[in-house]
Amino acid sequence: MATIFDIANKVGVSISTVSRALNGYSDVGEQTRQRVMETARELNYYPSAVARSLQVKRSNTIAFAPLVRQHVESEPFFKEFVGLLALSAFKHNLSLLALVAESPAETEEVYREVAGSGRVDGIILADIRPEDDRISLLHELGVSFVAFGRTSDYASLAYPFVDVDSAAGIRAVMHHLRGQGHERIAYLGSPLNTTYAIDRYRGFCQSLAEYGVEVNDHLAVHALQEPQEVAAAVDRLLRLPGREQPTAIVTDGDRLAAAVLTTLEEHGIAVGPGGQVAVTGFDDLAFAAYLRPPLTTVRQPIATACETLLSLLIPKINSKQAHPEFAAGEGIVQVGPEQVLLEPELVIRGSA
Amino acid sequence: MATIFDIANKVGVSISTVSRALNGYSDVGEQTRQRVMETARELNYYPSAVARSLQVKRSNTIAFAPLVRQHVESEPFFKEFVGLLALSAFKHNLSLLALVAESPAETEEVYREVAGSGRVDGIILADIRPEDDRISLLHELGVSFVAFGRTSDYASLAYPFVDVDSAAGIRAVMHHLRGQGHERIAYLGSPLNTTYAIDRYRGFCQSLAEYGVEVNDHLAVHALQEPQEVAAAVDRLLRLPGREQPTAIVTDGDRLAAAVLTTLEEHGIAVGPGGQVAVTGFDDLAFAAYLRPPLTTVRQPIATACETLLSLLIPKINSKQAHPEFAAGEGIVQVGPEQVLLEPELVIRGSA
DNA sequence: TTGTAAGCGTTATCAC
DNA sequence: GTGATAACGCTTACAA
Repeated sequence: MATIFDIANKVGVSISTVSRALNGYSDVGEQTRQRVMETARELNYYPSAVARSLQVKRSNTIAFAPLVRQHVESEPFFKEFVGLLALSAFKHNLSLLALVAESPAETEEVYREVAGSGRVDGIILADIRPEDDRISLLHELGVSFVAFGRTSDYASLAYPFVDVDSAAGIRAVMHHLRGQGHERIAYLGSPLNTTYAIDRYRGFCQSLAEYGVEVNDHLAVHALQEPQEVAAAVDRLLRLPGREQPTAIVTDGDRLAAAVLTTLEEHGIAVGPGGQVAVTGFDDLAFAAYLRPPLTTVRQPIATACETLLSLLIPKINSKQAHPEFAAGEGIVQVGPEQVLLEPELVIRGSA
Repeated sequence: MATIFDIANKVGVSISTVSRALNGYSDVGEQTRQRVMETARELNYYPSAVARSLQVKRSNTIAFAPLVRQHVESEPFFKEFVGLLALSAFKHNLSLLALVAESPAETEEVYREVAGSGRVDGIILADIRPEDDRISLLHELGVSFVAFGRTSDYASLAYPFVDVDSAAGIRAVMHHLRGQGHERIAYLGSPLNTTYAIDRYRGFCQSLAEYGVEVNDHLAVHALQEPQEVAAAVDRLLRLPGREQPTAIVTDGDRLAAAVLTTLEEHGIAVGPGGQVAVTGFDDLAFAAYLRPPLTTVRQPIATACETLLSLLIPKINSKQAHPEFAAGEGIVQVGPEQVLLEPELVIRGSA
């Protein structure tokens, strides 16, 4: 591989002149610049990315750091997220390091190493929990980072994040349902140990409050995980006295919604605006459009999230301190300095 | 950040001793080693990944190179692939660069640059077409690479690849169908301009030959893309004289199968082993299990593919020493490029 | 067993 | 405008 030395030799100038010519500095003779560029081309020269990194102290690599590997492997949402993030990163000339500890105990050491070795310029912290030690760890380490998601105390903790406004998503669902005349709306949710689960349920409660309806404990069930649990919950709903029975079931995830659909089908209950009960999901996973009936759900703007994360992280890397200016756009709301909420999109299909 | 100089200073030895101690060389005093390790810990030292890279000429980054960005964005299969590849890469301490040209015209330049700048140690070439210039380009550039997929002349072109044995997948489907007593089996396929489409159709023909059945032109249709085209093709099948009508429809992709299912449903035709016609897909995309009936299909072993690709690529990178002339003098054996075929898995669900 | 010194290929800081 | 030369932080001959 050719180096600037080879070019310098051939052209008959010094390496510093070559470097300046190559980097478009103004203080280099037009003649010289021409000859340097030409020779570079002839020699098939490309600057060594690593050597440049060493000098400018930038690795041009960012890390994607989910809580545990298993979440990425099992959640289609995450796999899609990583794929799109890698693509977005390349647009900005960045490589992506998937930063996952084999066990939770190793997490801290892994983060310390990646920060200490200068292997990455910044970190996209994913899979944020209501309480998440990683935030303060990263602060301590002085690494640039942006979180995808937020802790429950995000307002007091001033760290940069991008999150999908799940509460708004559920409110949109509720608005849609109310518009269809539904009054008794049930909520089936996953365990309340993730920020998004909490947030989605919050959206549900907010809507109810807005419509002046009290939360009915029979109509809100949480911590659902296995299909059987979902089936049992739906059964219970169905056994409620007629006038207490919900006409719509809002869920906090597509998988849950799919299980609900299956159970309802087994009971021979027609689903949809025209049927006996409406059902909604959240996420718009790949299968949502293929369910019967096709699922009305809320789509997470993953591509926008990736772009936004990077447009927050990159200035942060470049100016290691100042709050980067951020241009909010369509569906992008800035809730604090470097704290951004993304509007999800209601996707109306056949189930509600 | 602490460097080996800091450690050397504090311990009172030279940097080379520190380096050797840190790298576990045997020729360093036990005492010294202890003190160096201790001090490294105290100073919170982590070796600079970039500095090391410059010296050992290894970036610890590999590229993922699909044909065009659009394929990754639109194909769930690819997004999942990238996500899992990033994870696998990290297991081997590798970062991942998504290498995608904005336009086909730029491809060559982009590859040249990434190879010339030493930014990546190797490339995972994805989205291989029957004829693919990138293979010879990469050969010319002398970059280590492994293809995911193969060209049609893979036997003569000696390059390493990992591919899913699509033909075997379809043969498994056919075997299953024959076992259920199906004799007239139709094939609906996508355009034959991809290696996998060709390969899957080849599997179909092979099976037919094995069972001593001639390919019936009415029962094999290709180049299907839009749902309407699929619907039209199914309609045509359904209008065939009774004894010519297929009892099973094999497709070369889940999306196609989904469209077939939809069309059949509109015609009120029962699908499944007990119904009027059986339908199969290929890929086992996320939605396959959620179709009605759940789709019998062929699952691509994506995680295995990623692992295999890396276990092929990494030795290839390592065997290309920093001083190849020296190694060549030693008479190192040039192993032939590995070519690996992965067996896909038949997933039997309700549709066949 | 340890130290000296020469790179690796850039960019940056000076002089000239 | 241009050229020496010193970093950047590490590995690795070669000496001692």
